[in-house]
Amino acid sequence: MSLDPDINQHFQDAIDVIQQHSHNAYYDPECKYFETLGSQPSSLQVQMSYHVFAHQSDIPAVGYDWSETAHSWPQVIPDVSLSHSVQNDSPHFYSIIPPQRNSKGRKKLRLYEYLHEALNDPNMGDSIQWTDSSSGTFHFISKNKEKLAECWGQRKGNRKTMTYQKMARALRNYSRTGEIVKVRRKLTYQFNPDILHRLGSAQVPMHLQRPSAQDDAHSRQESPSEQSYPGSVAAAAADWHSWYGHYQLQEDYDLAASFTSHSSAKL
DNA sequence: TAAACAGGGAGGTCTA
DNA sequence: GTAGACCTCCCTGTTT
Repeated sequence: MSLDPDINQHFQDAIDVIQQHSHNAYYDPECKYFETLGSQPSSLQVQMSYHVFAHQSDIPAVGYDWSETAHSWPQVIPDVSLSHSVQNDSPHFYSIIPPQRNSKGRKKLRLYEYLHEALNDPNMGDSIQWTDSSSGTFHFISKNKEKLAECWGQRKGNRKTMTYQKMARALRNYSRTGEIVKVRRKLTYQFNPDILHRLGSAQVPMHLQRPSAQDDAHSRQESPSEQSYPGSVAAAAADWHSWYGHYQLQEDYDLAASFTSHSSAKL
């Protein structure tokens, strides 16, 4: 059995990603670590506000057929010009600071933000874990998912105990906006790439985030349960590859900025 | 059969 | 005060 020689490198890349996440040391153990994003040091806020759009590796490598949520982003998917020829081998970094909050600011912590925090907190690893951090896929640990839900409820100051069922209900509501979608696998969900970027997961250097098409196929091969996701995964993936692959041009950036504003306005 | 999932709908809290 | 966003809560039915 021979392995792709690049696998070791990608495996190392994955470890680097995990390590980078673990360096987001703004969490306290237990539920005490939960500080609202808005209360973070300004330097951290800036860091977490930046987006890095560059290459097809930013798309979900496995999992959801995002074309199914295209209706949520009508101004993005169908109208993006794909006629550009991308000749730029050097990665282009466009920093997008989405208007996540206006001058007065929304300060309420949102569920997906909380989940992202938990995902990056090693202390919560027994409750929630990344399935594939590069694609934003994560899953709850069945044994401790209720604990995570309780922490969420406490964080929100709910009178009644939050349960996984209720938290999952809120997660399903995200399906309408496309912020988080359900993956056809038990207890598994997937962040919208844009949300993922916004939350800071895309701060990985590009050389660590560029799986080849071969790797992409490989990752799918490793996830047979997700291959059967409704719709044409291949076609959708191609669409997303096209979109992200051409997302290095200024007009695309402008379009994305417009989209980001739109999606943020919905938040 | 149990657990997980999906979705309707009423209601509460907060912000603009 | 009001509308809308974002859950929260409860419920029933379906799927795995």
